[in-house]
Amino acid sequence: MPQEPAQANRFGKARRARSATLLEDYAELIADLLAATGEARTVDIARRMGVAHATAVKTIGRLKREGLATALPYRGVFLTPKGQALAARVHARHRIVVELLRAVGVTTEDAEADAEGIEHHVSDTTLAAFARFLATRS
Amino acid sequence: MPQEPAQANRFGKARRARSATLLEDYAELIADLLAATGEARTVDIARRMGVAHATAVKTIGRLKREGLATALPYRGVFLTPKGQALAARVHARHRIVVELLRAVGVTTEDAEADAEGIEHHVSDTTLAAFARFLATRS
DNA sequence: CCACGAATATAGCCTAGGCTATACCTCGTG
DNA sequence: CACGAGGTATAGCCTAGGCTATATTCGTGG
Repeated sequence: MPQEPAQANRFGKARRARSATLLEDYAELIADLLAATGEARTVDIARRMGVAHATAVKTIGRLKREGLATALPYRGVFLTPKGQALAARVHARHRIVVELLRAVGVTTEDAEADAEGIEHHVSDTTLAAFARFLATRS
Repeated sequence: MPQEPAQANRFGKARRARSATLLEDYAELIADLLAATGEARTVDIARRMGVAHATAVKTIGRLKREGLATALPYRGVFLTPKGQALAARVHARHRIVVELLRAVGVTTEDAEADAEGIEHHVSDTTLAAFARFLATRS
């Protein structure tokens, strides 16, 4: 009965998505702040994420280690090309997930709230299906 | 501009959902094993979750602390009424999420895989919207 | 009936991601 | 132009959730 490995793989995939979640959220938020105000300060990141400054600093450190961001001490945070690409991908995915939720009858408010968690678990193929669904009903 | 607190709240909500994820998955899996074989052994739980035995033991300890499960040493794991209720809720939600994904054109395989991560972030109101959508198109 | 293999549990380590408290820079203003 | 407020960083603690290695218990075949 080789059904157990399949289930284990699904859980493993969900675990991996979970561990990428924070980096994706930070990358998108930093891109957002850079676009809106020209700079991404740790204090703003922390407030928008709803965490303490120190937590934001730590996570930004992880972004740097992963090659997604750069930061000079006391000089704000910036995204590497890799980080920018990630942010763009995440942003596009977020919009599609919100649109899909709205298309099936979820209110805008709930769609925005739930998409924040859902989006990280939407695979490329599922995202493509969402896009097709939205295209055929507009 | 009180838009930042709203965003922080959304991230906080996603964080809370993330921390409940494992307990939900374990509760559902234990209910599944109990229904299928009459017992839930840690070795089976570990294999189906794709983790080491020790990790399963630790998580089962957390389930017990949270009042979701009981276990006598060397005697398998059982769900409390609270744990059973959680498992039932999670199971129902999982089915609806999979059905919705399939309804918008996701393959069964992808739907099952992605639902494993998505379901934990679907709020009650969003789930109700999913159910309504499925009802009106069958 | 006991010994050994399988199942279970414990110990101890690691990273991620929270927190508070404290220290350190920067910059605008008096 | 110095200084204090506020932004930034560090230190150290905690829990969750992984792991491996080791110890313990159970149950069955000789």
